[in-house]
Amino acid sequence: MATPSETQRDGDGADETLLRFVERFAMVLSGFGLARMPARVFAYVLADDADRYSAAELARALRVSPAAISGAVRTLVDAGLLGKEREPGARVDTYRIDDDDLWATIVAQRIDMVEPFERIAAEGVELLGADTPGGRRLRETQEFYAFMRAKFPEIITEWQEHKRALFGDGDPDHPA
Amino acid sequence: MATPSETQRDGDGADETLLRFVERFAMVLSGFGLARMPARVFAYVLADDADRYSAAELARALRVSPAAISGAVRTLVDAGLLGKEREPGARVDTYRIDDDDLWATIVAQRIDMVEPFERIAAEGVELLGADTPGGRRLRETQEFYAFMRAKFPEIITEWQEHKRALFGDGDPDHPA
DNA sequence: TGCCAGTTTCATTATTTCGTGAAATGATGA
DNA sequence: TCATCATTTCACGAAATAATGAAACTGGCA
Repeated sequence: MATPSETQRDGDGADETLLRFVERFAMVLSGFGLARMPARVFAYVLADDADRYSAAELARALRVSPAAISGAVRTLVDAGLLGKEREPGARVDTYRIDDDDLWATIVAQRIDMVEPFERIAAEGVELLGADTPGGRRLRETQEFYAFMRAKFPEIITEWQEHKRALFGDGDPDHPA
Repeated sequence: MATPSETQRDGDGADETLLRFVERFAMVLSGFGLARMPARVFAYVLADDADRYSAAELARALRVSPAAISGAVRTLVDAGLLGKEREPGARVDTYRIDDDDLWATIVAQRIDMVEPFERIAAEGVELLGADTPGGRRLRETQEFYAFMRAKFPEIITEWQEHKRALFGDGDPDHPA
């Protein structure tokens, strides 16, 4: 268990075992629509212990080019998965996970992704007429997505309750 | 409204307007992880009025090669989105949407897609230890996906109830 | 003003994905 | 058995995507 590599940090990258894990996690995440490099960065920031990273640190740790990090962190910040901050007095920006309600945030974002479905389905109903077989199928599709959109906030609330029940009311990072 | 193209069918493809709609619908669907060609086929079968299509008909209607259809319909059949049938006495297989509970089926399939997340997160907790910041974040991740997985069947049930309330108890394709 | 570390942009390269044509396969009916 | 038509498989070319190196740019400091 206590192989040297297990604690090896800095130098030319993070712990080998961790990196392997990050790669596989990123693979799973990319199945959910997140691009490869952002997925890596997200997985790493989620799994590694520090809670702030500069772009240069991420590049070193993941052994990828600073250029790749540049694009990836922008994607993640735009998506709201990563926060960009400047430590008082520091010369560089740092990135961190907006920890408190990570998954609630992610679900909340999915809400907006449902809208295009609703819109295109509605358009189809109009195009085809509500009295055609195709129109009826699209009507059902439209209703389904409307239903899902309405359901999301409820799911978020329930998750938050569930989380409190599991981890307690305090800071989830420091359970009693 | 009553342009000639609106009823033009057969020949070298389906109605132009419909095809454009199908393309855009497919675009939206592909944002949800469905590959391009399967998305096109699915969108077309959903929107067009006939309820059975041979592979050759799909190829002609969508103006793509039979080879492309071959791959696409297999994907869709494997995914449970399309049923493959043989009309009694016919010489070819036909494909149709398994209409009754289309969206319930799709949601049900998403359940299995959640499992890899749970698994990789659990693995991460074990790797990092539950007492590290990273381990705690992954623990929350794991719990979130477990929660979602448990939630799905409930969502499906509620959708089915909602649908009944909207369209009545009868055949949704032929509401009273 | 000029330098330095860090970051971003851009063009290029490598990889992957997508869809086609053509040949192989399979099934039907003469 | 052979001929015909639909479907599937496979290898190829085109297009999209991912990641890099190198150059340009930024803010802070001497």
